[in-house]
This record gives sequence, C-alpha cells and structure tokens, in this order.
Amino acid sequence: MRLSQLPWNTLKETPAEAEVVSHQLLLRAGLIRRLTSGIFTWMPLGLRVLRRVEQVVREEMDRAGALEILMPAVQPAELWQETGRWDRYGDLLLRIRDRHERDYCFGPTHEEVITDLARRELRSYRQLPVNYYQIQTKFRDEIRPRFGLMRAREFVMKDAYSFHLDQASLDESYATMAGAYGRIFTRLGLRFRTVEADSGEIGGSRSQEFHVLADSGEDAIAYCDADGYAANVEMAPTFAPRGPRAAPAATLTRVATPASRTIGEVSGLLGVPAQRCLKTLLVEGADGGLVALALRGDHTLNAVKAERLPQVAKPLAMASPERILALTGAPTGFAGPVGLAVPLVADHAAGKLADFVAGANADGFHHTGVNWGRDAAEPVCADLRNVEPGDPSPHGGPLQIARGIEVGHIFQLGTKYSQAMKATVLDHDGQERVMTMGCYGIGVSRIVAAAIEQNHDAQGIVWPGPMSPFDVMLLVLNPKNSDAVTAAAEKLYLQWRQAGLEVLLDDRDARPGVKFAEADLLGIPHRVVIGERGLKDGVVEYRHRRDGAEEKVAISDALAFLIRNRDAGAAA
RNA sequence: CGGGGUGUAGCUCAGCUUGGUAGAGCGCUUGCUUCGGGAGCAAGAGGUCGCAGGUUCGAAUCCUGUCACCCCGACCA
Repeated sequence: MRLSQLPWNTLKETPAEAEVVSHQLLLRAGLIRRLTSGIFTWMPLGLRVLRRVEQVVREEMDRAGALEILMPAVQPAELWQETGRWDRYGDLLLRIRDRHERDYCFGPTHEEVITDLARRELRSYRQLPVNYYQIQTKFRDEIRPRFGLMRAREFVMKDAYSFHLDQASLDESYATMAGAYGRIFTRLGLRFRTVEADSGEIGGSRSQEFHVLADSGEDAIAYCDADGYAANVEMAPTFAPRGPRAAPAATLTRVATPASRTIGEVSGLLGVPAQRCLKTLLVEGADGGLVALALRGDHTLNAVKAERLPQVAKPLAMASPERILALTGAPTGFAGPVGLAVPLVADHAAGKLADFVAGANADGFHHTGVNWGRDAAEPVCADLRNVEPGDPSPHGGPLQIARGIEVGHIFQLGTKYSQAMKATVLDHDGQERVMTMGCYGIGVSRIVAAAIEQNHDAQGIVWPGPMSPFDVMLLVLNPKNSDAVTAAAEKLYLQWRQAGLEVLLDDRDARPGVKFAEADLLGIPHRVVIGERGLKDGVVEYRHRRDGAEEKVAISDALAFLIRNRDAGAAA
C-alpha cells in the first residue's frame, strides 16, 4: 500500500476523550475513529490489524476442527424468551422493534441462535461432536462504555459452541479449545496467562480465562511461573500458615489510641507492625445480625470468599456505622474480638496471631497483647483474604500478581441452553438425549487494544509482528529530490511484495522528520529507510521498532534480511 | 441509575466570573526558503460558540430546558 494514495491523518495531540493508551494511540495513529459512545469505525490501516487477528484465530479454529459459520446479528425475541434471557439479560440487550411491532435484539452473544440451529440440524449422536464458530460483530449496551476498544458497545468477537452426547466428549473438545487458544495468543506474539475462573455455578463445569498481561488490565491475576498455576485474584485460595500458633507471652493491656481508626494509624502510633494488628470487619449476617470477620492488618478482605460463608449475608454488605456503634459502643475503627457479642470468623493467618493488637470496642482504645483462646474465644477459621505476592500457590510455588486484560474465555455450559430449548439427538439406543454444550469466546477487537496496552512506548505503538498492519515500512526520504531514490524505492517495493512481504511504502512528499515520527506512531516492526545518502553506497537503513538499533543493509541483501527478521519475529 | 465535569475551527484549548457579535497552537490551502526525527517566513480558508427557549438595546458569556460526550460509583462476558 502506498501512503501517497491514502488519506491518513495522525494526531500530534492526544484526543481528550481517550483515557487509556490503547485508545489514545489507536486514535492518534489514525487506526480507528469514534462514531458515538462505544462505537467505532475501523480505518484502512486499523482494519488490517483486525483482519490479521481474525485470520490467526480462524486458522487455529479450523485446525482444531471447528466449523466456521456466520449467524445473524439480529435475533428474534422468541428465542430469548425460550431461555428466559429476554427478561433476565436486562438493559445490556439492545432491543429492536420492526415495522410489524415484532421484537428483536442485536445479538450480544449467540447461545440461543446456535442452540436453535443445533436442534434443527443435529439429530443423531453420530453427527457429534461438532463445534461451530463465527467471527461476528456483537452489541452489548454497556452501562458505561469506556477505554476505547477495551469496553466498546459494538465489538468483534469470535464465539464457538460445541455440542456433545456426553461429558467425556465435552471434556475433550474443551481441552482442544484450550490448546487452540494457547496457540492463538502465542502466534499473535502476546504475553498471556491462562487462569482458572469461577466454576462455582454448576458442579463439574469448568471455566478458564485468557488474559493478556498489561499493567492497565482490569483484572488482577495471581500466577506462579515455577509451577504454572494462574488464577484470578478473587479465586486464588490462601492457606493457613504452617506450624502452631505462638504461646501467649504478653498480658492483655488496654491502651489509648485516640482518633486512630485505620491499621496504619494504630500501627504507627503503637509502633507495632501491621502484621501483628487485627483488622475486625463487621458485616451483615445471614440471620439479620452482624458477623465479625477478622484479618491480619496487612491483609485485605476477599468479598467472593466472604460471601461463601453461611453466616454472611449475600451480597456482602458492610455494617452501617450506626449498627457498629450499637454493637461495640464505639465508632468504626475500634472493633475487636475481646468481648464482642457476635459470631466471629477469622482468616487463617489472623487465627495464627499471638500477642496482637486489636480494637477494644471503645472509642479511642485498643488492646495490645491480645491472644485467642485466652482473651477471646478460639476463632472459627476460613480463607477470607486476597492472596498477596509471595503467598504459596496451591501447587506450592510463590505467587506473583500481575494485571491482565481478559481476551478469551472458555467454559463448559452443560445443558443449560440445550435443556431449555430441547436440543436433543438420538443416542445409540434410539433414546432422546439432551446435548451437552461448550462455549468458547475470544474478543477479537479487544485483542487489538490489549496488544497496544502491552506493547507501546513514548513514540507510539510497537506491534507484535504477526498483528502489525504491514510487515515492513519502506520509508523514502525526499523522493522529490532524487529520481534515483524514487526508482530504487519503487523497485524494492515491487520486489518485496512479489516475494510475499506486506509492505507499506511511504512515498509521500513529506519531510523526513514527519515520516519518522509517524512511522514510530504506527509501529510497524520493521522499518527500512532509503535515501540519497545510503543509495550512493548501495545500502538502506534498517531499524526494528522495538530495539531501535539501526543497521545498514546492502540493497541486494535487504529482501533476504527482512524475511529472516520477519520470521524470527513471528517465531519469538 | 446516582455523583461530578465538559460542549467555542478537523485536533488541543483560551475567552465566560465583570454581556458589546470570537482567539491561540497544531492541522489544512498557496507561495518562497528548507529537507535524516512532527521546519521557517508570508498570505489564506475554516466557527449559526451543542441545540431550543428566555432575560437584555445587545448573549459564547446571564437564566431555564434539552441533547451529546467524558470521569467516579453502582452494574457487567
């Protein structure tokens, strides 16, 4: 493609509406344009990125035996009423009415459509298993679209649905998909982690998320490189510290701690590290009373875990200051286990504390030298806290915590939809059997944003080779000044393309500085500069976008050199 | 939906408090000079100041309504 033929507008300044880097750079590099909140146009260069991602996804899905179809974007309400989601899905569903006053929605997902298709098409167990997929535009009417492509309302998604006679077959396809997903993100050149997701709903159902690692990610992931464990921080369990609790050594003492409500303040005032302070949180109980949750001062409460306690009301709700005052006789910040008249559950780590500091249930007072079993009842212990870096994983290795952007999710649906929609086949014995389903999604357009979040610098985007809009950017310096340079550039452009390289030729009559700056902004990994200077010596200058080191390459060697570098980048 | 903020040229923003009919930088057009990291000079084009009412001799500016967008929260594969 020739830049001289392309109306390509870059922005030197950051548009005010863009909050995150990926959004800023996508706009500045002229890859997308916003039409309205959460809805974007893909510009020529941006669309090439999207298409490359799609292509990798498509190839790996095909390789894994999935069958590509394309379902309608607009879906009739009747199907959604069958599964009950017409009412349950809520405002996320964009509803449309046609001229006959019939209700439709713009599909936010396609379980209903695919299950309807399956019940019509699939009749015999001999046709199973089957895995259909599509790459489609979806619409979810997000309450608050934000972060550009990261949480857009209209977005491109690859969704796949598999149908099986039994769980064993589903397990097999699920594993195949997990493998395919790993290959997809690896091929795209992204650093990612596969994490175990919530599998609480139906017994036996499994679910894994694929996260691109980036500091700006919305999800926190705990992982261990040593043993391969990875999970969403909400899901990662913590374990009781090994060994017995230290024996009480200090005496229970009431100390004045005026206006010290936070662990930080109390710890600072008394000179006791936060690890030896007890954080006593009061929450609404399932029976209408209050429940105390005790954590070590340096730990934080995990709401998901807390909600699993039978004593605790769902959803988790902190007690109001009024109820805390009524119970403890003190404002918030002074609660403690000594003499507290409500059930108490301690985190495993908090339960191992001895001679610790805790609130005295009196305004402006704490206790030091508190000990379980002596000053307060021996606590019921449970896993209540978020994992911290360095905590052991379930496999034993030390955990690290990183932020991630969810770009893929696979899960076993079971018979949730097939049951509701009576999607059955005849089994070997001629009996009707409800099919078991799996469901596998990839946020294709979100991958584009995630890739930028993970790969950028002060100059602009640094595309991973496989998803760059072009393999090579050929930058011609001052073409107007030299017919020889122009001729040499044209020759290379033709030759390289014939050899299968995708080349973006900057043949514009623009100043070199502009070309360099815009090339960096666009972020094509391999940049070749051809100018009068080098041409005299028969060389062009090569620079890799990420490394930044320039090297001169003989024009005659350039093609082989580029192909080698491109393939090395794709393999890495 | 609750809270906050912003709508002025393609983009980033000033002007609004204290009403007098619109500005800067970037971008765009033309010319000259320049030409290896977002050039310089000169001359231009471009805005019913989101929209609708109202107050006023006069409204970008004050008032009311409305729409859009952004941020925080709740919510959410």
